[in-house]
Amino acid sequence: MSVTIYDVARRAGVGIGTVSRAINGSPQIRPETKQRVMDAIRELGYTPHTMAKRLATKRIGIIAAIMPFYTGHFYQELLRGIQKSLTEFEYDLLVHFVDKPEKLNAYLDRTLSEKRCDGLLVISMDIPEEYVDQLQNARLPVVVVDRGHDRLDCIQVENERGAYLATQHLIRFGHHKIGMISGNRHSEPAKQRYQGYARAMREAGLTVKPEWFISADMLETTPKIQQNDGFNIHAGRVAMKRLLQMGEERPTAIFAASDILAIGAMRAANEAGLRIPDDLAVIGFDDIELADYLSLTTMQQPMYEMGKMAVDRIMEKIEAETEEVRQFRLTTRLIERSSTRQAGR
Amino acid sequence: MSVTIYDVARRAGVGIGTVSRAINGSPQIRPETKQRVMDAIRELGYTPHTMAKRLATKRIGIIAAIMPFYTGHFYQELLRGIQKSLTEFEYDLLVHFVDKPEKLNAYLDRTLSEKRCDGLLVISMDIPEEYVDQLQNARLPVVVVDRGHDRLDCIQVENERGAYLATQHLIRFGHHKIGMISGNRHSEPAKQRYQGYARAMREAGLTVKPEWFISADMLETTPKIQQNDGFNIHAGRVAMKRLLQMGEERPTAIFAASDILAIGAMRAANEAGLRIPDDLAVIGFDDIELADYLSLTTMQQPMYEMGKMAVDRIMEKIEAETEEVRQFRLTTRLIERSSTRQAGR
DNA sequence: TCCGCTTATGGAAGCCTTTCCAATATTTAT
DNA sequence: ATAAATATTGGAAAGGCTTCCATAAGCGGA
Repeated sequence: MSVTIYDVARRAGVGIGTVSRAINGSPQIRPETKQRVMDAIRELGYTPHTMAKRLATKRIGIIAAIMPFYTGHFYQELLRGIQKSLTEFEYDLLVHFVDKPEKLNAYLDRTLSEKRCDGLLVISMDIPEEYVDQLQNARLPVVVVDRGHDRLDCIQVENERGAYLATQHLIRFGHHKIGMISGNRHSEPAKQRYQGYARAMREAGLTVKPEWFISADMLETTPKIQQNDGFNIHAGRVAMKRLLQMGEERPTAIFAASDILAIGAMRAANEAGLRIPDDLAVIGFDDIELADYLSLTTMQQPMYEMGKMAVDRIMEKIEAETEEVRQFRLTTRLIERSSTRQAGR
Repeated sequence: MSVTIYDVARRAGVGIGTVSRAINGSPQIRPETKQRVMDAIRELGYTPHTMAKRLATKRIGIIAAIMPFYTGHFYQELLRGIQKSLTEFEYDLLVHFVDKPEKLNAYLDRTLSEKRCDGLLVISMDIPEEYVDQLQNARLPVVVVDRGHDRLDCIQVENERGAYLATQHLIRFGHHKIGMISGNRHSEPAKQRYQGYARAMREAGLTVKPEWFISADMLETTPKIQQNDGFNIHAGRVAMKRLLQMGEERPTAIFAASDILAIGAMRAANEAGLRIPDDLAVIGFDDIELADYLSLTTMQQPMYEMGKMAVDRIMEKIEAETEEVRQFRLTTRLIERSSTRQAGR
């Protein structure tokens, strides 16, 4: 039924090995012969059978990515970077979105029991300990993205440092009463950003009032507030409202652990009649599109680069078949816009 | 090196056919035999070789989706629907994001010359005429999503009708001077939504002033304004600004062809000191997350359902190997929030 | 116990490549 | 012109699974 290399070989009057060599650009073939084969291919409308090729070469040409089902610029950019690099390698991207953490396990089980990809990108998720061994035993190259890991390759942004710099930026502008709004604390980046905030405060000799820190898990547990792991606009707004209830005691500047939280916070401030940055300075984290639109100062994460790097690294692992583990950290960059400014002016 | 069914067969003391039957749940096997095979599989740590299976069965278990590189809730929800349904069928999703239309062609070429998926979802993109024949000849099941097509299966929302109803909603509230803000006019949905708007106006005996219609392609061609095919917040804002320059002649209500445009428009209105809905009523299209947050009345598109349906349909085509072409249209739903209200109150 | 029918089992053949080795053609050096 | 070295070529074997057909085992009835 379908045209195979045997048909092509017969038509071109050569052997199947020669056809294969012609197709795969082997130098071991005379140009005339190659031309003859190519003609035959065109005449017969031959297309190679991908699965047979994959069986023979043991190379699948697919990288799988597992990631949470979150909205947002962050993942969009990350995917852009991933796609870009993958296209260069002529690999395809298999994506699997996960809404509940349990589903990660199910997917890992499936990936381990059927080899359907050459490598795996685990994005913004924590791999349960028991799977780490399994992944290593299976010799499946894995790169963890947006999370740290001590036994697997990982690529992440310097969350602690970024938060530290963001907070320092506010301090430099003369703020003393600096609050922080965060998504759910259990996530790794949330923790690290808190650390950075606290360190900057400490080093500047400022007190970190516990009531100035509000994370999504401290708010109501409605679905709206909890979506995206607490990194959402509603949480930012509600958290800010709560801070504003403190009256005179309220912070004069806010470090938000993500731009979308910052935007929610800005909204609450506006609703309360406060002007930004005069009455309240706000700095975010991410640099999403809206941040630019709303003139939000923020710490930019190199998301696109992170995606590219993740792919480059996994390809390196696939090709070198190395077991070596490397941790990468990318730096953040301050994007100064008008939501922050010299205090008291 | 790796464990094959031959190893399993030997260990279990059966033939390879029996192992295959045990694995694939064939009824043609004695329970005890099956148990013995399963034990052997566990003892040896056997995992089936996916590519060999695919070669033998000619079934790949992968659906590919091509879509533009746009941000947003729309695609997020669509993907959720796709993923959900695909998981039920135990198929994987290969995604390919495209930034420039030319790249669609490159991808189609590749898809046609190597069979790497059982079916193809083309999302929010127009397939060049010459590829339509090729796709049909290759007998690759295709479903076009978010666009209409006369020779291929397609699933789309009733854009014309949705826009008609949205406009009617404004008319019902007593508005006579209704403007429209749109993304680039060349896209199919943009055209259809304009048609619906115009029809509602016509039927109500209202004049459609040409200067009340502004689309992104009529604005500056900066990257910001042109991103996402003109469906972005900047375009909405700039378009609204322009409408407001008309002074007394300006529309009192706006139908925006997407929520994000509506949000940009609302921003411009606020900046000009106008209150919504009192000074200006705004209705959007999509029902993205922010719409709820900002209390924007909108026409909701059933994006999740669209995704599910697309997969269900493509699976149907794969299984039935039918050539039959079907067009589906999903209805929109008015979500009334506070950006629209009885006029003049 | 034997026959005929049903159910279970073994394994060759087929799916379509790539790769490797032996064989042949060509070129180079002498 | 000829041996030696090099460039091409052909095709068997391998890759691991499913499937189909022939064979064997099991079972009920006579």
